[in-house]
Amino acid sequence: MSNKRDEIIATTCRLMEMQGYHATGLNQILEESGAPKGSLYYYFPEGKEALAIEAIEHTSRLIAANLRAGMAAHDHPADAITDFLQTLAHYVQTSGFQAGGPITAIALEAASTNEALNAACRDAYQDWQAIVEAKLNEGGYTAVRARRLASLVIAVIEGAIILSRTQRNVAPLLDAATEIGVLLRC
Amino acid sequence: MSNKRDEIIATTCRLMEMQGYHATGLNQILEESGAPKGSLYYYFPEGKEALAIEAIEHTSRLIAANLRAGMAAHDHPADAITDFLQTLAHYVQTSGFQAGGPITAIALEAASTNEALNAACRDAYQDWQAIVEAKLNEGGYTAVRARRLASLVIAVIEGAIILSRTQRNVAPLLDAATEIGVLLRC
DNA sequence: CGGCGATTATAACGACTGGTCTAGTAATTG
DNA sequence: CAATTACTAGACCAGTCGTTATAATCGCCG
Repeated sequence: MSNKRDEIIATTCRLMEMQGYHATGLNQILEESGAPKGSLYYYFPEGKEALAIEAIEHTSRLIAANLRAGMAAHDHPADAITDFLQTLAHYVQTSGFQAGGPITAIALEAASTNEALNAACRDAYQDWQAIVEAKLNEGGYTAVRARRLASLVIAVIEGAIILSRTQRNVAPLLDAATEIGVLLRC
Repeated sequence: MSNKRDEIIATTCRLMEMQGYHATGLNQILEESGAPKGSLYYYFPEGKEALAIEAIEHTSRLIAANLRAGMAAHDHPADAITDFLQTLAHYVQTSGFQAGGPITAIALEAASTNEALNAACRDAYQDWQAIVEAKLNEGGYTAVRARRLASLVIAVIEGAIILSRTQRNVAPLLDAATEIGVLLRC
């Protein structure tokens, strides 16, 4: 696996996280990654869409690893999830509200217009949700409620990121952290 | 106020709700609204961005009206918000998972790259949040908690829409409805 | 009916898009 | 060292983008 190829993927992740799929052109990816145009098509002969899918998969693995670590950091799911949200809030703030929700924009852009991208996003969300659900199951919630709560947690993460980035304020993420904690101990 | 102008705005709302700002080209808006190209610039001389801002403002007013009606439909905020989410779930499903979150994609695309669009989205979210917050205040929640919960509710709505549309399944919205109800009665 | 403002129709523009192609250079291997 | 494979660089392409310009047509009103 080459460095240039990784660089292209990483830059694609970053740009599509910030502005989505259609607003990210290949020339911008090339410029910001320093990769030559010939290399882009050498490594990604299927083109832009295939590159985006690789970027989604790459970022999905990173987030899954973060989620697993976050879930393992505390015994009680409430503490784990609250802490995860607080860490995320810090990350979003540190990025100047430019990062957060790595696939959110793509997921919406592609939900009904691009099957391949939609499938990649769907898989990512399902992987992440499964990690949270496993933690809730471990924490003693019934299977039915664990599934429902896991879905809600992912929704809250995505929604709170959108609000924080739009309002350029970390409060929505912190509010979400607090209230999810209340719900999970209810 | 002319019909053609309204038609253009309505089409813009629909297309940008489905796929976002950058994926929506003026030619598609023209084609689907049946408006002549000359008219587009006649009515919106400042161009695409100004049109999008009008669309955001237009849709924000509609959602605000829906939210007010939803909040007024029940005495207890828990019932009002739960019911609102269930109605929304039905709407998203009926659209074949193509609609929902009228400004979500734009909000993310523009969060750090387009100040005017970002401001329009920020105003919309704040208007909606204020409506939910007022209902919570009425319902006897402390001012601090009402504010926090209102933020969470908007986040949950946005997040659950993303998941439902990505997964083409109404469950995330229904799960959110159930668990928000639990939280608000906790 | 004519004048005037509102609206339409359409060609053209420059910039940018994703993608193709090809020759050249770099790296690896026997 | 030569052959082969990996990678680069840049020109080129057709198409699309948002916008401008301008003349023509439409609708309203006195």
